[in-house]
Amino acid sequence: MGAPDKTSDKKKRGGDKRERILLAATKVFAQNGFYATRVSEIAKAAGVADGTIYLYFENKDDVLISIFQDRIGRLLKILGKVVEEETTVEARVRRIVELQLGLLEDQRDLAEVITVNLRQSSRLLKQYAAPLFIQYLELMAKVIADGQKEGVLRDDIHPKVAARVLWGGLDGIALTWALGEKSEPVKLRKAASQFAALYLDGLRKR
Amino acid sequence: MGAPDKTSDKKKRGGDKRERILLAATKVFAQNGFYATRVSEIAKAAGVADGTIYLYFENKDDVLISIFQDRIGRLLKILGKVVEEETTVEARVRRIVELQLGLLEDQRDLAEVITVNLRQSSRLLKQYAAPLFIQYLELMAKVIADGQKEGVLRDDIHPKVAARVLWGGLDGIALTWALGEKSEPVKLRKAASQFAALYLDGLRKR
Amino acid sequence: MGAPDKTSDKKKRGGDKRERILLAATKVFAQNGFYATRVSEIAKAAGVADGTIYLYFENKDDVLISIFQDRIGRLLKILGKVVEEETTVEARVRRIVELQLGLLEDQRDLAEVITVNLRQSSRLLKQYAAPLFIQYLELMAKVIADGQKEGVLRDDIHPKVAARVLWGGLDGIALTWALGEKSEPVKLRKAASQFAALYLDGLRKR
Amino acid sequence: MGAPDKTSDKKKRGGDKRERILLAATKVFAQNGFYATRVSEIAKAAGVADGTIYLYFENKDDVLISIFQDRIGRLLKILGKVVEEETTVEARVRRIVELQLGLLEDQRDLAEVITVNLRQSSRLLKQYAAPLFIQYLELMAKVIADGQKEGVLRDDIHPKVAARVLWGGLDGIALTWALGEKSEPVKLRKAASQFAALYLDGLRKR
DNA sequence: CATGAATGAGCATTCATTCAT
DNA sequence: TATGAATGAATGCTCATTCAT
Repeated sequence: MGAPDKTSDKKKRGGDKRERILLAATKVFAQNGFYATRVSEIAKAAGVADGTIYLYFENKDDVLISIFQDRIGRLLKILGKVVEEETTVEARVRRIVELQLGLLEDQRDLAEVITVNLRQSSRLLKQYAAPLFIQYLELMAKVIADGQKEGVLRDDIHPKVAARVLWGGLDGIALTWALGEKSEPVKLRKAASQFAALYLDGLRKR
Repeated sequence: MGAPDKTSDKKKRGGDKRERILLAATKVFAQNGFYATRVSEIAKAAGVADGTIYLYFENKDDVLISIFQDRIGRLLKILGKVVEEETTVEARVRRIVELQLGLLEDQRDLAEVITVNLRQSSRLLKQYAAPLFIQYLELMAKVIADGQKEGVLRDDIHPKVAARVLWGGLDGIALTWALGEKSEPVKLRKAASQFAALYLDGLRKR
Repeated sequence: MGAPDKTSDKKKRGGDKRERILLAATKVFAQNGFYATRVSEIAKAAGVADGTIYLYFENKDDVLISIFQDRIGRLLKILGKVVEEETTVEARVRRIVELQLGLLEDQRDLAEVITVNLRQSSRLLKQYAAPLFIQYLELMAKVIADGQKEGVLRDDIHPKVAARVLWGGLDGIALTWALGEKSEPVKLRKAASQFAALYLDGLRKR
Repeated sequence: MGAPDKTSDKKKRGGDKRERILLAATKVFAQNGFYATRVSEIAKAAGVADGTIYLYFENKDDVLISIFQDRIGRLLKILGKVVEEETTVEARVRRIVELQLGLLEDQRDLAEVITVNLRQSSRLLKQYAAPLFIQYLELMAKVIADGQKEGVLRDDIHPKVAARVLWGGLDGIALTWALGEKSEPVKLRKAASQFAALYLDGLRKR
């Protein structure tokens, strides 16, 4: 409102509203799932009219896709930086794990949308998520491959397999956490460091 | 599988039809996803009338749940046996990994239904899959905990975390495989053994 | 009607229901116009559920098209027979005029649907009505051309123009009648014979 | 057209814009039909904002009505003059026919709007077009009645019927022309004179 | 047991209209 | 006057489920 929203390009007020809709959608998707969520519910949660959704998104699918692309896109950028900043494989992996689970810690909704909801539409998953997912896997695979070249990591494990396991482990932890009771909120951080230890020791050359 | 399926007595012809419907549903769910699949499509694929589905299942949800419960139930039994049969943690983990990915290898449809479709209904996932999922995790956690007690596995990693990582890693490999091109069919087995190595070495006490 | 309706093929009960829907639709279309009519109104008028409409017709457009095709198709057949039966141009034209307005006389609804509603969708008109309309015009043009060959009708008027005028005159009379008050119900027949006289005398060779 | 449009004083820039909107609307209505045309399309074609339409017209219906009233109102005035100017029935009819089809010749859009679009809303047709239509019919009927009084035209045909046939014939010719391919553009004039001949000879006393 | 015609609740999406700027 | 972002009522169509046969 008062703040000069400089996302302006073609969004001025829109940037505001678009974001509001994405946040609201993340919330209700996490609560009810993608298919069980009505567009009118998103609108209500975002405090806009039903029709307004369609000023910012093609359709309901597009809302889910956008959440994913926005968030994962952001994650990919951050992960890219982390990889640049850190100099050892070990540090990279540790920070990747911490970062990814850390990002979720205060966004259980987002965790659920990404681990669960996105798979609610095979089509969406294959069409929109897959490319980003592949980018992610390639980034991870490169980290591993670099570690192997440096002689730090064993090379009898294919970088791609290692990458999938990295993602799978994180996804597994995130999923149980997202689905679990709110009772164990702190454990996520601990699980992260344990996973990093397991993963790194499993990959380390000896 | 090899075991004599003793389901015949209380299902007469019904068992036949029920199974036909489950197989057909697995196929179309894998192809189009749970929500995008019409009950009439399942019926057509199974060669029965729409209404017949409702003689064997409560509703569409129940079909998905049944697939999951039947298949995962079967998996749990087998895993339980494996755990009994094998005597070392290492052998147990290796066989679990091989078994789980091996089961999928000739059932890509089932792999997709389990890795992807099941998450299509948050409600279903939470209500029906979670209990079995927890059973699975507890079984795995016990294997790990036993290994820790025996002094073979490090004990700075919580068995539950290790269990989630086991499942997550397998799910990650299965997902990429299920979504991937049919081009790399053989790799699954290789990925399995590499994952087992990584996982065990990561957990091993040293 | 009384005749054994051998449309049964795949319509058994359907033929019944399909016809009921068409009759109901003709009624409500005439009353409110095509666009202002809700599918649910057609359903209610036909005494079926909304969804049932879609068992017999592709969509709302298809209902309008079907009315037109059914009725005009029927008209074309009858007109074809009349042309065969009668031997003089004069008799043919007279019977065509009488027949066409006569058919409408007890179906004011149908008259309105054909003269007014059909033009409510340019697309429908051009795509579906045009072909039948052209058939009609060709049949009429042939009647005129034959009359010219026989030397009965003047040949300085192109048969196609004469055909259009025949249709236009009838449509004009039907339209004013359909839109008019119910006060002048009998006049239609009189108008028909006057039109036939005007038309024939206008075309007659002298 | 050629006449200096003296509407300027009370419409300043407005008259300009109002006219631009009417022209644009005629164009898009002819192309897509009244119902299939979005207000935003009219606005775009007219080069104004959506909201601007509502500064000059009550609503979308009003735009269609205005086109009709403006154009037909203009036609009625011209026809009125023609009737005054000419002294014989024959000349009057010939000029009416020529004028009406002539006006359309260079305004195929208008032809389609009048012959087709106007019927798209039964309500509009009955409420707004009918009065003007009746005016038209009465003017024509008077021409015919006068001819009958003068003893030039046969009096066994009711003037109203003759008027409807006149309008119907012209509408029939205009419709086929409006819907037809652009291939036969010149024929309209020829069709007009043939129709006039047919019509007059059909009505002439002998 | 099996069928499949019929049902009708339910929802994404559109688009005429408004109104703050 | 002019704008166009925002509104939200309105509706065609789908499809899980039922039930008479």
